[in-house]
Amino acid sequence: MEAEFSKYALYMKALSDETRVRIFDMISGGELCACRILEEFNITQPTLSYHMKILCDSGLVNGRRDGVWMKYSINRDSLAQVRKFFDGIGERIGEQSECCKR
Amino acid sequence: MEAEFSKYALYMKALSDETRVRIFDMISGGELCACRILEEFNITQPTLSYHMKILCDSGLVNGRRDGVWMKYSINRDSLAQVRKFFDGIGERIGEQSECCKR
DNA sequence: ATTACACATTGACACTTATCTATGTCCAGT
DNA sequence: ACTGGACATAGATAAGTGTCAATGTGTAAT
Repeated sequence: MEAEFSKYALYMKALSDETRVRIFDMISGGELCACRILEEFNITQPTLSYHMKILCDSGLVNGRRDGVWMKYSINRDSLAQVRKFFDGIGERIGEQSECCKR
Repeated sequence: MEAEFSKYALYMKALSDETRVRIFDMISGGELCACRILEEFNITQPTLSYHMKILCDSGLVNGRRDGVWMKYSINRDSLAQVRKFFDGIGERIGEQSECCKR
């Protein structure tokens, strides 16, 4: 149960930018290519490339070449880790009795 | 169901630093005062104060004065929002058939 | 081979962040 | 009123971030 806080911090840092949160949410609907994502934002192609690199480097997002295109999707394992972290927090505070709050 | 991505980004930014992730995890075990938190880290008191401000401003953490001390605890509502966000992501990718992955 | 397209990399930039030391503020005892 | 302790604020600084224009790279078609 050794918690890997630096990894969690890296995941959170990847999602600490609104553009990247939106991208993450977008691709949760299914694999998307960069050009498709780019249409949704008022940013240049290099800026998108920069954001996708951060998301992929964190491990939260998978990228694969498909011919000329790059297709991106959510990494299930990393997502599971993030959810587990927050679930753990939730369970611990759930154990504390509400009545003691003031 | 209007998604508030900027709020999520703010939450994630608050947890984008390893020190703050650790603090967040610490106080999930129950309300703690700043001096108690400070003992766990090799940082100065002003630096901790800075981190606590970021956590509180984000909404993820509650702070209250208790005499001379500041007591910190997890904000249940904000945590619930974060968990809901990731749950939503998880549900959406869960709908996609695994067999189509390659 | 040449071209066209999709994406990555580079260099520059303004802005933000994490950290410290020094100092200020506020509360609780004495 | 004075003092000590707990926390906040200010100022400085080195490092990191998000953005762009310009350029590079790799793939698929002609």
